[in-house]
Amino acid sequence: MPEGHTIRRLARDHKRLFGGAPVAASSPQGRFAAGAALLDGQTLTRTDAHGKHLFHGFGDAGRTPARWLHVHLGLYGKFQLGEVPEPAPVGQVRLRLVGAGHYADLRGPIACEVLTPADKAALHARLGADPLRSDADPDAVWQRISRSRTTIGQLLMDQAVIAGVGNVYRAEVLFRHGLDPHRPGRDLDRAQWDAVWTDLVGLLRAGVRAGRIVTTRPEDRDRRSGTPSREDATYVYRRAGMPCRVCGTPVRTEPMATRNLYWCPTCQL
DNA sequence: GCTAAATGTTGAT
DNA sequence: TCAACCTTTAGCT
Repeated sequence: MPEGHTIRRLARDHKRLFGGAPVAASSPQGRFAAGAALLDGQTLTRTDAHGKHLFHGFGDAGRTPARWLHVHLGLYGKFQLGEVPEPAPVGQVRLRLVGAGHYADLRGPIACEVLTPADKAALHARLGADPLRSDADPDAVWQRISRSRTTIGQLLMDQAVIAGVGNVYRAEVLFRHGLDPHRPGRDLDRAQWDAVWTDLVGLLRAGVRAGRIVTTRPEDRDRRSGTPSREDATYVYRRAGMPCRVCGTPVRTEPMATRNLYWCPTCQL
Protein backbone atom coordinates (compact mmCIF):
# COMPACT_ATOMS: atom_id res chain seq x y z
CA MET A 1 0.00 0.00 0.00
CA PRO A 2 1.40 3.25 -1.11
CA GLU A 3 3.64 5.05 1.29
CA GLY A 4 7.25 5.74 0.36
CA HIS A 5 8.45 2.16 0.78
CA THR A 6 6.00 0.94 -1.87
CA ILE A 7 7.23 3.44 -4.41
CA ARG A 8 10.87 2.69 -3.83
CA ARG A 9 10.20 -1.00 -4.23
CA LEU A 10 8.35 -0.41 -7.50
CA ALA A 11 11.25 1.66 -8.83
CA ARG A 12 13.65 -1.14 -8.03
CA ASP A 13 11.48 -3.93 -9.42
CA HIS A 14 10.55 -2.12 -12.61
CA LYS A 15 14.17 -1.33 -13.34
CA ARG A 16 15.02 -4.98 -12.98
CA LEU A 17 12.09 -6.29 -15.01
CA PHE A 18 11.83 -3.68 -17.75
CA GLY A 19 15.15 -1.83 -17.84
CA GLY A 20 17.57 -1.84 -20.74
CA ALA A 21 15.23 -2.94 -23.51
CA PRO A 22 12.39 -1.41 -25.50
CA VAL A 23 9.05 -1.48 -23.73
CA ALA A 24 5.60 -1.57 -25.29
CA ALA A 25 3.36 1.04 -23.68
CA SER A 26 -0.39 1.30 -24.13
CA SER A 27 -3.45 2.64 -22.35
CA PRO A 28 -6.16 0.00 -22.59
CA GLN A 29 -8.53 2.34 -20.76
CA GLY A 30 -7.68 5.17 -23.14
CA ARG A 31 -7.17 7.93 -20.60
CA PHE A 32 -3.41 7.89 -21.09
CA ALA A 33 -3.41 7.09 -24.80
CA ALA A 34 -1.38 10.11 -25.90
CA GLY A 35 1.24 9.65 -23.18
CA ALA A 36 1.56 5.94 -23.81
CA ALA A 37 2.12 6.62 -27.52
CA LEU A 38 5.06 8.87 -26.60
CA LEU A 39 6.69 6.08 -24.61
CA ASP A 40 5.81 3.09 -26.78
CA GLY A 41 8.92 1.35 -28.09
CA GLN A 42 11.31 3.48 -26.02
CA THR A 43 13.96 1.98 -23.76
CA LEU A 44 13.58 2.27 -20.00
CA THR A 45 17.01 3.41 -18.82
CA ARG A 46 16.40 4.65 -15.27
CA THR A 47 13.88 4.58 -12.49
CA ASP A 48 13.64 6.98 -9.59
CA ALA A 49 11.54 7.43 -6.48
CA HIS A 50 11.07 10.51 -4.32
CA GLY A 51 8.55 10.18 -1.54
CA LYS A 52 5.37 8.81 -3.06
CA HIS A 53 6.34 9.85 -6.59
CA LEU A 54 7.60 7.25 -9.06
CA PHE A 55 9.58 8.04 -12.21
CA HIS A 56 10.52 5.94 -15.22
CA GLY A 57 13.20 7.47 -17.47
CA PHE A 58 13.12 6.71 -21.19
CA GLY A 59 15.78 7.46 -23.77
CA ASP A 60 19.05 6.24 -25.23
CA ALA A 61 21.32 4.02 -23.17
CA GLY A 62 24.10 5.91 -21.39
CA ARG A 63 22.31 9.22 -21.71
CA THR A 64 20.18 11.25 -19.38
CA PRO A 65 16.56 10.29 -20.05
CA ALA A 66 14.78 12.70 -22.38
CA ARG A 67 11.34 11.79 -21.09
CA TRP A 68 10.08 10.73 -17.72
CA LEU A 69 6.92 8.86 -16.91
CA HIS A 70 5.61 10.22 -13.61
CA VAL A 71 3.20 8.11 -11.56
CA HIS A 72 1.56 8.92 -8.24
CA LEU A 73 -0.62 6.11 -6.91
CA GLY A 74 -2.67 8.25 -4.55
CA LEU A 75 -4.86 6.33 -2.19
CA TYR A 76 -5.95 3.51 -4.47
CA GLY A 77 -3.50 3.25 -7.30
CA LYS A 78 -1.82 -0.07 -7.89
CA PHE A 79 0.65 -1.81 -10.19
CA GLN A 80 -0.04 -5.41 -11.01
CA LEU A 81 2.89 -7.43 -12.34
CA GLY A 82 2.78 -10.61 -14.36
CA GLU A 83 4.67 -12.66 -16.89
CA VAL A 84 4.23 -12.57 -20.64
CA PRO A 85 2.19 -13.43 -22.52
CA GLU A 86 0.05 -10.65 -21.09
CA PRO A 87 -3.65 -11.45 -20.71
CA ALA A 88 -6.43 -9.26 -22.09
CA PRO A 89 -6.72 -6.20 -19.82
CA VAL A 90 -9.31 -6.49 -17.06
CA GLY A 91 -11.00 -3.39 -15.65
CA GLN A 92 -9.68 0.15 -15.88
CA VAL A 93 -6.04 -0.22 -16.89
CA ARG A 94 -4.60 3.27 -17.33
CA LEU A 95 -1.19 2.08 -18.48
CA ARG A 96 0.21 -1.25 -19.55
CA LEU A 97 3.95 -1.74 -19.94
CA VAL A 98 5.17 -4.92 -21.62
CA GLY A 99 8.83 -5.91 -21.60
CA ALA A 100 10.74 -8.99 -22.66
CA GLY A 101 9.44 -11.24 -19.92
CA HIS A 102 6.93 -9.29 -17.87
CA TYR A 103 4.08 -6.85 -18.03
CA ALA A 104 2.81 -4.24 -15.56
CA ASP A 105 -0.73 -2.90 -15.37
CA LEU A 106 -1.41 0.42 -13.65
CA ARG A 107 -4.88 1.09 -12.26
CA GLY A 108 -6.33 4.06 -10.38
CA PRO A 109 -3.34 6.40 -10.13
CA ILE A 110 -3.86 10.01 -9.17
CA ALA A 111 -1.11 11.04 -11.60
CA CYS A 112 0.15 9.34 -14.75
CA GLU A 113 1.88 11.74 -17.11
CA VAL A 114 4.97 12.30 -19.24
CA LEU A 115 7.41 14.93 -17.95
CA THR A 116 10.44 16.72 -19.34
CA PRO A 117 13.63 16.70 -17.24
CA ALA A 118 12.79 20.28 -16.22
CA ASP A 119 9.32 19.25 -15.06
CA LYS A 120 10.85 16.48 -13.03
CA ALA A 121 13.39 18.83 -11.44
CA ALA A 122 10.57 21.16 -10.43
CA LEU A 123 8.75 18.30 -8.78
CA HIS A 124 11.82 17.27 -6.78
CA ALA A 125 12.25 20.88 -5.72
CA ARG A 126 8.90 21.00 -4.00
CA LEU A 127 9.37 17.72 -2.14
CA GLY A 128 11.02 17.41 1.23
CA ALA A 129 13.68 14.98 2.41
CA ASP A 130 12.97 11.32 1.66
CA PRO A 131 14.40 9.01 4.34
CA LEU A 132 15.07 6.44 1.59
CA ARG A 133 17.20 8.75 -0.55
CA SER A 134 20.92 9.20 -0.09
CA ASP A 135 20.58 12.90 -0.97
CA ALA A 136 18.13 13.49 1.91
CA ASP A 137 19.01 16.34 4.24
CA PRO A 138 17.62 15.77 7.74
CA ASP A 139 19.12 19.09 8.86
CA ALA A 140 16.81 20.95 6.51
CA VAL A 141 13.86 19.07 7.96
CA TRP A 142 14.98 19.95 11.46
CA GLN A 143 15.14 23.63 10.51
CA ARG A 144 11.52 23.49 9.41
CA ILE A 145 10.28 21.50 12.39
CA SER A 146 12.17 23.36 15.08
CA ARG A 147 10.70 26.69 13.93
CA SER A 148 7.15 25.55 13.42
CA ARG A 149 4.08 25.96 15.62
CA THR A 150 2.36 23.30 13.50
CA THR A 151 1.89 19.96 15.25
CA ILE A 152 4.46 17.26 14.64
CA GLY A 153 1.59 15.04 13.50
CA GLN A 154 0.82 17.41 10.65
CA LEU A 155 4.46 18.16 9.83
CA LEU A 156 5.23 14.48 9.33
CA MET A 157 2.44 14.29 6.74
CA ASP A 158 3.58 17.39 4.86
CA GLN A 159 5.35 16.10 1.75
CA ALA A 160 7.17 19.41 1.36
CA VAL A 161 8.84 18.73 4.72
CA ILE A 162 9.33 14.97 4.65
CA ALA A 163 8.57 12.98 1.52
CA GLY A 164 7.28 9.43 1.74
CA VAL A 165 5.79 9.31 5.22
CA GLY A 166 2.05 8.60 5.16
CA ASN A 167 -0.64 8.03 7.73
CA VAL A 168 0.68 4.66 8.92
CA TYR A 169 4.32 5.65 9.38
CA ARG A 170 3.25 8.93 11.01
CA ALA A 171 1.18 7.22 13.67
CA GLU A 172 3.70 4.48 14.25
CA VAL A 173 6.90 6.48 14.45
CA LEU A 174 5.33 8.93 16.91
CA PHE A 175 4.24 6.03 19.08
CA ARG A 176 7.69 4.44 18.95
CA HIS A 177 9.19 7.66 20.27
CA GLY A 178 6.53 8.44 22.85
CA LEU A 179 5.63 11.71 21.17
CA ASP A 180 2.16 13.23 21.37
CA PRO A 181 1.13 14.03 17.77
CA HIS A 182 -0.38 17.32 18.99
CA ARG A 183 2.93 18.76 20.12
CA PRO A 184 4.16 21.72 18.09
CA GLY A 185 7.23 20.93 16.05
CA ARG A 186 9.28 23.50 17.91
CA ASP A 187 8.65 21.68 21.20
CA LEU A 188 10.86 18.82 20.06
CA ASP A 189 14.54 18.91 20.85
CA ARG A 190 17.28 17.98 18.45
CA ALA A 191 17.96 14.59 19.98
CA GLN A 192 14.31 13.63 19.70
CA TRP A 193 14.20 14.63 16.04
CA ASP A 194 17.43 12.81 15.22
CA ALA A 195 16.02 9.67 16.80
CA VAL A 196 12.78 9.98 14.83
CA TRP A 197 14.63 10.50 11.55
CA THR A 198 16.96 7.58 12.13
CA ASP A 199 14.00 5.40 12.99
CA LEU A 200 12.14 6.47 9.84
CA VAL A 201 15.13 5.51 7.72
CA GLY A 202 15.16 2.07 9.31
CA LEU A 203 11.39 1.57 9.19
CA LEU A 204 11.07 2.59 5.55
CA ARG A 205 14.02 0.42 4.53
CA ALA A 206 12.45 -2.51 6.32
CA GLY A 207 9.22 -1.71 4.49
CA VAL A 208 10.98 -1.83 1.13
CA ARG A 209 12.54 -5.15 2.01
CA ALA A 210 9.35 -6.75 3.32
CA GLY A 211 6.97 -5.10 0.88
CA ARG A 212 4.75 -4.11 3.80
CA ILE A 213 4.73 -1.90 6.85
CA VAL A 214 5.77 -3.58 10.07
CA THR A 215 6.63 -1.33 12.99
CA THR A 216 6.10 -3.56 16.01
CA ARG A 217 8.91 -5.17 17.91
CA PRO A 218 8.44 -8.94 18.28
CA GLU A 219 8.03 -8.70 22.06
CA ASP A 220 5.07 -6.34 21.66
CA ARG A 221 3.09 -8.59 19.32
CA ASP A 222 0.24 -10.84 20.38
CA ARG A 223 2.00 -13.71 18.63
CA ARG A 224 5.72 -13.31 19.06
CA SER A 225 6.98 -15.72 16.43
CA GLY A 226 6.45 -16.12 12.72
CA THR A 227 5.44 -13.48 10.22
CA PRO A 228 3.41 -10.81 12.00
CA SER A 229 -0.24 -10.74 10.97
CA ARG A 230 -1.68 -7.50 9.69
CA GLU A 231 -3.22 -6.93 13.08
CA ASP A 232 0.15 -7.46 14.78
CA ALA A 233 2.11 -5.21 12.43
CA THR A 234 1.28 -1.83 14.02
CA TYR A 235 1.14 -0.28 17.49
CA VAL A 236 -1.70 2.20 17.04
CA TYR A 237 -2.66 2.58 13.37
CA ARG A 238 -6.29 1.47 12.92
CA ARG A 239 -6.41 0.16 16.47
CA ALA A 240 -8.86 2.72 17.88
CA GLY A 241 -10.36 1.54 21.16
CA MET A 242 -8.09 -1.48 21.38
CA PRO A 243 -5.64 -1.72 24.28
CA CYS A 244 -2.21 -0.21 23.74
CA ARG A 245 0.30 -3.03 23.22
CA VAL A 246 2.59 -1.50 25.84
CA CYS A 247 0.37 -0.05 28.60
CA GLY A 248 -3.17 -1.28 27.87
CA THR A 249 -4.78 2.16 27.61
CA PRO A 250 -7.38 2.25 24.83
CA VAL A 251 -5.88 3.69 21.63
CA ARG A 252 -7.45 7.00 20.70
CA THR A 253 -8.35 8.38 17.31
CA GLU A 254 -9.41 11.73 15.93
CA PRO A 255 -9.23 13.52 12.60
CA MET A 256 -6.05 15.56 12.09
CA ALA A 257 -5.76 17.48 8.84
CA THR A 258 -8.48 15.32 7.22
CA ARG A 259 -6.76 12.06 8.09
CA ASN A 260 -7.42 9.68 10.93
CA LEU A 261 -4.83 10.04 13.63
CA TYR A 262 -4.16 7.25 16.13
CA TRP A 263 -2.19 7.50 19.35
CA CYS A 264 -1.86 6.22 22.90
CA PRO A 265 -2.61 9.04 25.36
CA THR A 266 -0.55 7.34 28.07
CA CYS A 267 2.61 6.40 26.17
CA GLN A 268 2.75 9.53 24.03
CA LEU A 269 3.36 12.76 25.90
C1' DG B 1 -25.31 -7.20 -3.50
C1' DC B 2 -24.68 -2.83 -1.32
C1' DT B 3 -22.07 0.65 1.48
C1' DA B 4 -18.30 2.70 3.67
C1' DA B 5 -13.67 3.34 4.20
C1' DA B 6 -8.89 3.37 2.82
C1' DT B 7 -1.88 3.76 2.97
C1' DG B 8 -3.28 10.67 -0.93
C1' DT B 9 -3.47 14.99 -3.30
C1' DT B 10 -5.59 18.94 -5.58
C1' DG B 11 -8.36 22.79 -6.37
C1' DA B 12 -12.24 25.58 -5.15
C1' DT B 13 -14.46 28.24 -1.46
C1' DT C 1 -12.32 23.61 5.39
C1' DC C 2 -14.55 20.89 1.97
C1' DA C 3 -15.55 18.29 -2.05
C1' DA C 4 -13.78 15.69 -5.77
C1' DC C 5 -11.27 12.01 -7.82
C1' DC C 6 -9.47 7.29 -8.98
C1' DT C 7 -10.39 1.73 -7.40
C1' DT C 8 -10.42 -2.09 -4.28
C1' DT C 9 -11.75 -4.41 -0.18
C1' DA C 10 -13.96 -5.26 4.28
C1' DG C 11 -18.07 -5.65 6.45
C1' DC C 12 -22.58 -5.58 6.31
C1' DT C 13 -27.28 -7.32 4.65
